[in-house]
Amino acid sequence: MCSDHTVPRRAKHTHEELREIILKAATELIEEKGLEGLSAREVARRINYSPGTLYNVFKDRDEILLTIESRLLDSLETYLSHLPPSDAARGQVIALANAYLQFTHANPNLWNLLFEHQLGRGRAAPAWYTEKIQALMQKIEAAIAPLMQGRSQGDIERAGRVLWASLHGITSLSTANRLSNVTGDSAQVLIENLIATYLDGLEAKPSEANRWA
Amino acid sequence: MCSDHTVPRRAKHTHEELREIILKAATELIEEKGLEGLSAREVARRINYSPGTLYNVFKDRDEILLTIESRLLDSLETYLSHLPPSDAARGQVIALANAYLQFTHANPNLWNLLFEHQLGRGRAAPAWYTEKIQALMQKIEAAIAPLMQGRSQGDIERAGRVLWASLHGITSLSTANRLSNVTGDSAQVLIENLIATYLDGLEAKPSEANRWA
DNA sequence: ACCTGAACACCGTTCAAGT
DNA sequence: ACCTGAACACCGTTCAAGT
Repeated sequence: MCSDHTVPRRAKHTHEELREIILKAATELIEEKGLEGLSAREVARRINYSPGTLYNVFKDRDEILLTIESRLLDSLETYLSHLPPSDAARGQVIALANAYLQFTHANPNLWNLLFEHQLGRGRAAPAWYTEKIQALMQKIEAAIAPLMQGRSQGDIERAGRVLWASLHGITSLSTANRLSNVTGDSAQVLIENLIATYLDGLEAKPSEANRWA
Repeated sequence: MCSDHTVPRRAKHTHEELREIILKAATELIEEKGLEGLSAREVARRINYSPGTLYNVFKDRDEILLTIESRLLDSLETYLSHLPPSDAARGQVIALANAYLQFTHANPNLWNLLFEHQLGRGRAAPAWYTEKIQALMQKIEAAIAPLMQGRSQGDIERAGRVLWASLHGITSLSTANRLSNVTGDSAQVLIENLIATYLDGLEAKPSEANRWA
């Protein structure tokens, strides 16, 4: 009849420990039920603290979410940095895209967080957020650069951005289960088609921007 | 001192009128503040009815949202059906994509609804939802088909889906203001780059699936 | 110093009671 | 027949009061 949970009984924790315990519980909640399923009160229940305690450690819900997002972007960065190099330039791009797809599918709810979480109106994303995204962009640019020799840096950046956003479109429809409505093809098939065809297009019309030269 | 709003004073309405009044207020709320800003209680306040009244007309919040989404998809369908035909096949695809971008940008919050709104876990999207999406897909397929003569229906469908999902990626990052973090290029430039390059790729390697023939 | 838990201003949804 | 509004089970966040 007592209300014991499997959660460890209330105990003293350092500020740092508490911070990690909160982030862990919040992350698990998102993994289980998505962003909608996250509430400060439920996190507090799971860690056996009162709701108010969360606000001694974090300013608000946004700060908890941004911290989780930051770590998620870091672990994607790490994951993509450990890919075995491929001799074929195209193989490198495909491998990068597939790894990205793998990562997003490994935890769809957590990944969706990045795009579902809207900061309270008026608040802008912190600088490090933009920087981490740009670091990921640069991985794509680096992978396609060998295939775009003789083109301007601007062309390479634009192509990287197009590929990134397109990849995002396919993977986000897929992790949100909105792709199955629309196609029998797996996300992987669509991504490989996108990359192969887009890169074919780049090869077919090299250096369009420099035609006048 | 009296609590008059600009909203019309409480009046009798037919069931149908009430339905439209509710949908109108809910749509406006989403346009103003996004999905997060929508609440049954706020809709009730705006139309001068009690919260309970909404539940005499709609089963729940999801039903209100699905009705709005249905109408939104219909009006996109209508919008895209009234495009002036272009003689150039590529021009047709570009025009379609640009019109899609225009439509989504005309009311970003409403458009985001389609992708932010997650049905309560377990509930599946109704059949008409999938059908409306597929009708839109077929518009893209019809536009690219002339550029893919000699290819299988499967190839055309796949290409249509890839373009649709990629377009979605670019526009959704753009309407959610997540693209400005990442690129100085406008969504339109990225979309035109995507389509031009992808179609170049299709032309460069025609009929890959039929190589054995 | 740290944590609580009541308080405030909100939700979605239901349903007995009023007109 | 239609609508209300109190009720229930929730939110995020704050802060006086307790240990």
